[in-house]
Amino acid sequence: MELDIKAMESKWIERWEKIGLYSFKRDERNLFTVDTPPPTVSGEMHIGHSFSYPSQDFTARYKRLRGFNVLYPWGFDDNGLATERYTEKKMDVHGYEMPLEEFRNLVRKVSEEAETEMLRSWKSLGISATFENYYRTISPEVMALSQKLFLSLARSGKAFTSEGPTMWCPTCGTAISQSDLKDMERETDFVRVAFSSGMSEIIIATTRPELMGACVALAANPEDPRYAALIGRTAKVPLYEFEVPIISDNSVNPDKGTGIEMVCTFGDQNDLEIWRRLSLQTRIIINRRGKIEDSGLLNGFGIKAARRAIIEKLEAEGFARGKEKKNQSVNAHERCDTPVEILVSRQWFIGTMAERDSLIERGESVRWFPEHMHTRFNNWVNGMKWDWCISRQRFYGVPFPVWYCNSCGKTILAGDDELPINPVMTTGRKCNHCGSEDVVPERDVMDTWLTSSISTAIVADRWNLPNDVFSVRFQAHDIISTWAYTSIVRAHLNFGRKPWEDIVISGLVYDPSGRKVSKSRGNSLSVGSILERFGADSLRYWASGSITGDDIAVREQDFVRGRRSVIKIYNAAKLIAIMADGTVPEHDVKGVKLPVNQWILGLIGALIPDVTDAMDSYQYSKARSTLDNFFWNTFCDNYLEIAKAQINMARSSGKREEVREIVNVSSFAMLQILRMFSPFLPFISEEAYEMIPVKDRKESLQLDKWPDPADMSEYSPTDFEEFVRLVSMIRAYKSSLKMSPGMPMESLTIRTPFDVSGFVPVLSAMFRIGEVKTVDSDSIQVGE
RNA sequence: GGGCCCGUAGUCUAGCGGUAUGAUGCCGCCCUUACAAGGCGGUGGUCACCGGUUCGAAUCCGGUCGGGCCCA
Repeated sequence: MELDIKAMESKWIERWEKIGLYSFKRDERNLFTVDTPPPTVSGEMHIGHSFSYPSQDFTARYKRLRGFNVLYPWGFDDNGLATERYTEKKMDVHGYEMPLEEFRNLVRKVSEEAETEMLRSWKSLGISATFENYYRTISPEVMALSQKLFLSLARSGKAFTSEGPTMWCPTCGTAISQSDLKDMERETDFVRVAFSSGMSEIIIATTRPELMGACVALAANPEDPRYAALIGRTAKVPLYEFEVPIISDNSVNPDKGTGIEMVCTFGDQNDLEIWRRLSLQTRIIINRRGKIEDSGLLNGFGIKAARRAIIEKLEAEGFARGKEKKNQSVNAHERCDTPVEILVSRQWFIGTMAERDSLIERGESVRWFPEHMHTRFNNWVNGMKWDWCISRQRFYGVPFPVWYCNSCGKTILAGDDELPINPVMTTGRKCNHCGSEDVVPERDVMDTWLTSSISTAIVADRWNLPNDVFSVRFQAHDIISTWAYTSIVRAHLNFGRKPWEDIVISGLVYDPSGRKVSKSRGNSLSVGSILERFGADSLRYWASGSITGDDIAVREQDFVRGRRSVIKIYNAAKLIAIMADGTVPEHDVKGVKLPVNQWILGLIGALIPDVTDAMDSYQYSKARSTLDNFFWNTFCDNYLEIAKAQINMARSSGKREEVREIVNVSSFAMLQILRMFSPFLPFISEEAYEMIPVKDRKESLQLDKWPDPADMSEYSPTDFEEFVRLVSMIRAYKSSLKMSPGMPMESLTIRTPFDVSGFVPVLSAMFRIGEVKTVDSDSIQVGE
């Protein structure tokens, strides 16, 4: 009988559906709660998913076998820019060309269809999440909860509006937060420009000459003797002709450029800091669309065009003093790669800067796997420069449940009982401070992380469970500064606790040449084709091969090894079924007599704690390889070979007790192995579980339990190991004679330091040796 | 510029004080009554480099070089 991996896998997905693997029975006792990233609805499953989701599933399935009531929730993040873009592309429309409500409905419909398809993919990987009753971040319930938890922060003053400099993406036309940034290397002109102060010329070097119209000061280091005399005087900005003060500030590096720099509102973070420290003037010349508004030279220019234009102008008018190419890294919006600007606007914030120390403390109270990822979190928090800006000037997202009163100027917060609410759609709202009807709704929507960050609360709410600390969060290391960080912020500010006991950080997937796999690079393997050729278990085998936190390269050889394991398990189960010959043993392994059985039970008893410990500390690679090596090298190569020969002998000589013991122990041992394999290779484990004889078989191995070493505690490692070595040597010896192990041979002489006379019949049956001669010797030798 | 991680056979990987684990690849043999999608055997490594500690270092310490990630 051939093994049809594909058919076998789809059979088990259906059966799991039937036994309720994908549903969750609400029961607060013995809960194990998993916090997992809801995938964004932006197309299909990619290789990165097929790496990270199985890792979570290993723990979910393991904990179920350990007897936990596992809540492994499922959700889709269908609220936000990614889904918006996906819908626009798929339906060939533009959000801004349609009435808002109509577009929102369309997005809702398109994402719903995509979700059905995506669920199928996740199931085909063998993921055992609670797919029944999954949540959607765009649903009214999630929106209401998100608004409710926001309001609670707003009422206590932890969320607030503030008018001031914020990071802004001119392409997306919205404020963004520090978490949305990425670094980008670029080459720019470092231009030298001559300012004048009285009769003297001051040369500054800048990468952003287009901001000269926004210049509010020139700054030099107070220790710098070259400029000491100028401090306190003013300088005239070329072309613009206005005067700015010359000031001193410690942050200016005398070795950079000419040692004196132009402070603009706002060229970069450093400008902002000097501006704050010295309370300088504000002169903003870039608008929200990234166009210059200086009502003069560059009016209407885009930023890049303005830069080129002003350099030409400076050269033409004689203010340029040369330029050089310079590599610099700039902050860009990670969604669109546009360099960010710092503009002044009114935004909603969560006050994270004041909470720095407490956030570090919350981070300390979580167990990080691997530990060094904790350092990354600390680095992030320590490097924080901004409060968390949570408002976005976009149209598809969770609305702020907020209005503003034009009469008294106060902010009006919605009541918890009216949520979810979209203030733009409400009419007749009155100010609850002064009663005025002259109120305007907030049009901004929330940063998607504001909703993602309360994932545990969403899940607790959906399943009507106490909103408690979750057992474990799984995520990749690229979103430590976003998801892990914002989740800790919310757990701290909203609930005064940590979000989870453990956080397990996975790596990213790379192609064989070490580049990050992505659609745009075209180096992504199709998950569908891997499933087609190797099956889900093989893919999971690959996913279990990396160390927690380490990145992994996609290489076909790992799928090859996985498929071999699947087939090996299938064949081992088949042999055990053949040996049992229809009988069903008790699986009570007390008082076993045959040395080979005592030996294997002792080894399995020692194996179980090793695998268990590795599973408990999320060391999947270690757990799986320990088990895998044992299964191939010890169980299949030696135990089954010896047991097979012995059972055949016992049968032909009518030793029924021995036959029964071998059936009993071989199937019992296999059962323990399958239980431990099942978190990794659930499909073939199930299949094999069905094949081997098991008394009181459950409907599914998933309903079974994790092995208990106490069942075989009476057995310890035995000197049978020596005999096993001898078996290996005979196999090698026959191979060296170009004989297969089963090919008959007349005679063989065995030299050993121990007595093997009891095993002579087994050896002669295993290797078809006519006459086995034994000789005492200091070492083991096999030959003529 | 700062922080973190990593450099072990062609490729990937274990070990983390006693000169190396396993996979894969390659070569050879064997169609065997669970498994040729298999078995057995072989090939292949100055454990990045330089110093130090130690009786002894892939393993600990310092430095150099190279790669990756995060943050300036």
